[in-house]
Amino acid sequence: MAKTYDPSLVEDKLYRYWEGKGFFHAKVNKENPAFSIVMPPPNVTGALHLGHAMDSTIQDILTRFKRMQGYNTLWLPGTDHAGIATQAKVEEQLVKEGTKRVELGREKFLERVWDWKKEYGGRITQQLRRLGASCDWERERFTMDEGCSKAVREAFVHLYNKGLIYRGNYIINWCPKCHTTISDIEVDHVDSVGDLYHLCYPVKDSNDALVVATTRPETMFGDTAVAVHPDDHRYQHLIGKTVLLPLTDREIPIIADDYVDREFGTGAVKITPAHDPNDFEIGLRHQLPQIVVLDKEAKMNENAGKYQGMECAEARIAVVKELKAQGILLKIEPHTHAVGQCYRCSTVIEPMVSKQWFVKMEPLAKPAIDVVKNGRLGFVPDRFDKIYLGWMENIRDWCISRQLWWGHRIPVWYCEDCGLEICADADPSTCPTCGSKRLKQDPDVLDTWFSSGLWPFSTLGWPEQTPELEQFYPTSVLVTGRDIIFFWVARMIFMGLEFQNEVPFPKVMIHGLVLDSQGRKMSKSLGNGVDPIEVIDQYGADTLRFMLITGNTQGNDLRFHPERLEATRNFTNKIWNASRYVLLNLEDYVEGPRGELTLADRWILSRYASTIKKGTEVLENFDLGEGGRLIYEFIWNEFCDWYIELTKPRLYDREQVLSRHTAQSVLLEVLEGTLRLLHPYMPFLTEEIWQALPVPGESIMMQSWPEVPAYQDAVAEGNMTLLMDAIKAIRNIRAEMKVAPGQKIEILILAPDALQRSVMETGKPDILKLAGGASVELFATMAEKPTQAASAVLEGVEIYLPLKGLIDMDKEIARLEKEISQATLDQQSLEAKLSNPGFTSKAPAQVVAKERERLAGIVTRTVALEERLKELKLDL
RNA sequence: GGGCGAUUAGCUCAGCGGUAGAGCGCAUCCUUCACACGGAUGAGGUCACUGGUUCGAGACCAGUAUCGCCCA
Repeated sequence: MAKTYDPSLVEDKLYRYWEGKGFFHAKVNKENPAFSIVMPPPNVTGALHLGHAMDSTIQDILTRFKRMQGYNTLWLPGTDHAGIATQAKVEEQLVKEGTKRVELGREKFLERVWDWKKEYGGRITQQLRRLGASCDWERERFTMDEGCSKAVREAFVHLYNKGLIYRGNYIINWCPKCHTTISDIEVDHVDSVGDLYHLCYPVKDSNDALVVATTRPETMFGDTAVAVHPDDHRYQHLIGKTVLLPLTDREIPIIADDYVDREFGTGAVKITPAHDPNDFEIGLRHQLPQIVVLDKEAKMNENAGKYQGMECAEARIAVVKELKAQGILLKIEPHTHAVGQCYRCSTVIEPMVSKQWFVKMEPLAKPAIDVVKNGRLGFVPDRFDKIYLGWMENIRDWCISRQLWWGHRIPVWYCEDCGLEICADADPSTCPTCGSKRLKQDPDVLDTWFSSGLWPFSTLGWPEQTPELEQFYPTSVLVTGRDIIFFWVARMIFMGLEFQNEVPFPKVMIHGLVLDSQGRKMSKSLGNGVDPIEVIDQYGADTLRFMLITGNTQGNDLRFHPERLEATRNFTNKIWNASRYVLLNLEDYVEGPRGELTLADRWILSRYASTIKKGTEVLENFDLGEGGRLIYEFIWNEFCDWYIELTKPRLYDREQVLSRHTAQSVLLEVLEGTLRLLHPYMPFLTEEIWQALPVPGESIMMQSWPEVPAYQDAVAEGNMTLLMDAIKAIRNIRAEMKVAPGQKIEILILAPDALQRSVMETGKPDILKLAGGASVELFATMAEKPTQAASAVLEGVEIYLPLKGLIDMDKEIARLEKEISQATLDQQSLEAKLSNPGFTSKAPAQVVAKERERLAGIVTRTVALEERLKELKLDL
């Protein structure tokens, strides 16, 4: 075995072994309870980033944990067709070839996308393998595969027939660059400084004028009213009159609506129902006409008169110039407002009235709200319940049609003869009403999230009633980032309730984002992204996984610091070397009954049992970071720093056959069990080591989860603590007195208490070894304490190190004084606490007793320390 | 404007009613037969601020400040 662990030599080999053996595959099996997770499908266009790495690591840990616990475990992977993103990728490619999507035509274009998907779509799933993801690749799915497409059709037709999908002219978000609608949540609102223009509209048949404030003067050609607040005394007399819309010859009414904010601008706003969501609502309330003034390129259309063909911004400048010339523009003031941008391309979104398909949300949202309120579904951490509910309760109808080619085509046909609208799960060939064969399918495709909303059951075979669906739905937990709670999680919940009558998962575990070291989001434009594959190449997958898991707490963001990778890499090396030690000393090991357990044996077994117990609990509660930290501390601070060191004399002494065998046996048991406990976090390292251990079995990942053994032993833990404290105290003195490391020293221990004395007696060899003792002498009483000696005072035990000539007595006195002052401070604060009647009468008896005990301990120590100081001073 | 989160050692983060912790960094020492990607020892903190609840508050409550995110 090499002295340093090199993950690059083992990871690929082990992954191939696991996959080849079929360990990831879940068969339907009624005997074992099921545990299932569906992977949030990454975009086919995507490359693995650290966010995926974190998300997948969490899922893999849960999956491996449950698999070892004996569940029939399925982690189902897949990818999302990602409509806009993928289409854009292929369009880029076409541009390079000097052609365009429209030139190719729909059919040819789609062929090209499929080709692209076949060639590059598998990249991200290959990358997931590098991470060690134990998902069932035999069940890998794609949102556009045959089964998922069938599910989409079925779902659409069902919702359509139920009246929950409708087509209508409503205000939607139009991305002029992507050339498609996008849903409300795909719009990012970005604060930007703009101008607020005050425009003076003449009131008809009067000398009066109404000053309106607007940020978008260029849309005035679409204005169909001016609105004021009904209670605004400034404008009471104008309500019901009309104004003459400048630059046009139109006359529009002055209406009153509660929506208007009297404080904003002049308290009078122009209403453009076709280009603003709020104006749209007002327009409906007042039956205002909708005049569309922009085309699909966000250029002014024929309704804008001479401004036709101009870009919005261009038109704004021209219009403002004209208004100024006509004396209509009164003033311009700077104004900060949120501008909607496309979440994909950051182009300014144009709200626009357009004929689109929508899902009626209210009836679907209601049950999706109820399940969270009544606890059938909950988020971890639970603060996300509120975020989800807040959104779901204010949800608007969902615009699902997209003007793209890549996606699930809307299963609606129009009869070109009689105009009938046909929605069907199988492509119709004739019109059921007029018998015409001239049917034309709706050209649009569905929002990508429509198909991903069905993911938890479409991947299990729905609409067929498959055995998989029966066994694995509902899934056990969903793991995802908080950025897609609305996009995706919410949709799966109402779709699951609608189509399966059951929540898709009882728990949603939300994790934070991976940020760069300065706390910024990683992005292409900032160039601060970190490629997980490079990290894996450099440090290994286990290191990346463990770092991502232990770097923060549930639901919080994680800053990426390369130093933390090094620290974790060092931990993997520590485990490697501890195992190397065990293995090197196990060469002649044959299983057999143990001899009497030493204090150290009983202690490490007890600590081991606690670690398993806590480590299991914490995983059950999804607190993976805590689990990782727990194992880290156990392995490094207890197993390596103490237990291994304590076994060395026993292992190297081949005469004491039974003692040696016992140490071997305990080392093996603790190491083997700890590896199983750690396996979900560090699958590769644990497997590599486990394979080398003399234990039966094909793979650690198929072993059972460690049961909590009946080793918990408070007495052993207490005694061992005393022994370790004694050793630490001696080491401390040696270091402070600058005793050379090789210098063996005499150690005198005064332990009046028989139990403590016996602990020291049994610990003698350990003290000799770990504290550099030449000899250890024990005393029940000491008539005369050694002079010219340094000392340490524990609770009830005093240690003397006669270091004649080696120590500086002034320094020793100073050291004791420092200890006394510290102890005195502790003592005073405890005394104050215990003399407070409020404390003694109100605090739990157990706490009071504990504090009293502590005080007694400190007092003994202080007294002993002071005595010692007095002796030394006398001696001078 | 509304909501959420963060604020603890130089840095990154745990701790969430009962003795302030870890890793990294820092200082001193040590290459003895698991590991220098290591070992030993140590220094370093009015737990953002102001009130309150409590016998007792980084921890609970109310408010303030700064930073970040989400929604409108």
